[in-house]
Amino acid sequence: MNYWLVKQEPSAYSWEQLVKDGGTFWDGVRNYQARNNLQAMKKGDLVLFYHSVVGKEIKGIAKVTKEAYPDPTSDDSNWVVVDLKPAKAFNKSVTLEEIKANSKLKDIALIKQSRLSVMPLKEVEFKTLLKMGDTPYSGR
DNA sequence: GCCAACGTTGGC
DNA sequence: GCCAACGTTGGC
Repeated sequence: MNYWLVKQEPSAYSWEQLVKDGGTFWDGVRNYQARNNLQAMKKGDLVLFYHSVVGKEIKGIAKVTKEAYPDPTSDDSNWVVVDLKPAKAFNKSVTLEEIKANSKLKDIALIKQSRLSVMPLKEVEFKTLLKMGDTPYSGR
């Protein structure tokens, strides 16, 4: 089991939209490092959903339902998408401010590489964020 | 292959 | 809306 965090501006595609849709394919990644992370995702991996720019907070947990396949919105075979579905909304959104204030999260890629849109999380980071979100989740 | 110029992202 | 950080592009 691996843990990930994806960023999206809610004006482009929000957590609420994901819940409403019941799942989506995660397209639009045009950065090689983010692409590599997408390709490393396995079915069943858990993905935290972060709203950038507006809100700047983690909204909930999504689950990978289909591993990387070619991006249907691009002619360039370099790019891939994965399928995600909402798993559980956070009882309490975790803000960027709170993440920055937590010493356990000082090395999180969200802060260190603020422009990366798909990033791996360490297990301890994932668990810390769940706790901050007041959201117990067993992974199923 | 280096690096300057340029475009984009995202926090403030 | 500004601007710092960083990825990409293209000339040499």
